[in-house]
Amino acid sequence: MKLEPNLCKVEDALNIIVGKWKPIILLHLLKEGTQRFSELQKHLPGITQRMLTKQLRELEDEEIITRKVYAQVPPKVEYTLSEYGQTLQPILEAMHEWGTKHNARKKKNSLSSSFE
Amino acid sequence: MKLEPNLCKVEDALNIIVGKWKPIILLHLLKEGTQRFSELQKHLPGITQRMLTKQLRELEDEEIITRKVYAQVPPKVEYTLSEYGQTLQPILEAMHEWGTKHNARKKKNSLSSSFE
DNA sequence: CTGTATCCCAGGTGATACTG
DNA sequence: CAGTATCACCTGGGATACAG
Repeated sequence: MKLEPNLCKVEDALNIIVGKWKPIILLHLLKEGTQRFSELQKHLPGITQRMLTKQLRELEDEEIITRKVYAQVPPKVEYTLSEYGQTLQPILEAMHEWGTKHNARKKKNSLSSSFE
Repeated sequence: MKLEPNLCKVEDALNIIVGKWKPIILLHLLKEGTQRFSELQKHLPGITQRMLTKQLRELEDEEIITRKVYAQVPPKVEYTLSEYGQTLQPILEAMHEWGTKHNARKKKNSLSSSFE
């Protein structure tokens, strides 16, 4: 298989899902389904409100997730992987699987070197 | 399928392949096989020497690619996807496929809106 | 609860020039 | 050919405070 000249443009598309938190957010939505803002935050140790909001907005702009606001007090907002977002499943699954294996490998490799 | 608690750590692993140029570089090495520095540069419109060097070093540090230097003048350096790097194939393929489809979709969507 | 508005810093990235 | 060195910029991302 030869590389298409449009490969360069693929990079563009990829930037959509390679924010610092995007893969994890998407992975959560994929696995857990619809999630509230606070639920996502709870499951993403270390992310700030600002960042979570920002990443979600970007994903929403790309029509990868959908945002449902309940007009009530206190507010309630749910995020769901859109139909189009579902098409990311192969990538997300592959990432998850590889990431898990990679961590296992790294742990094994570091058995002999325990510094600091 | 439930999310493992180690999902958070997967993020770490993902950072290895989500540099601005890394997916494209890896895609090239995967598809084209061994490539020289200059070949990679030629195929990556816009990347600077500095960046290419840096990205390659990082990938090398992660043992995803191997670097073979020929002791000769002029210098010749070849980069190849390592055996371990091959395990990224599923992700890379998935990314390439999705990226291509995404571009097609985007083009279609922008047919009706021609502003600016 | 679910955000938005500011401020701020570190690191990523580019341009250019130089070297083995 | 295949880098390294240096400078300078800019964006991503964090902390904090405030708001509907």
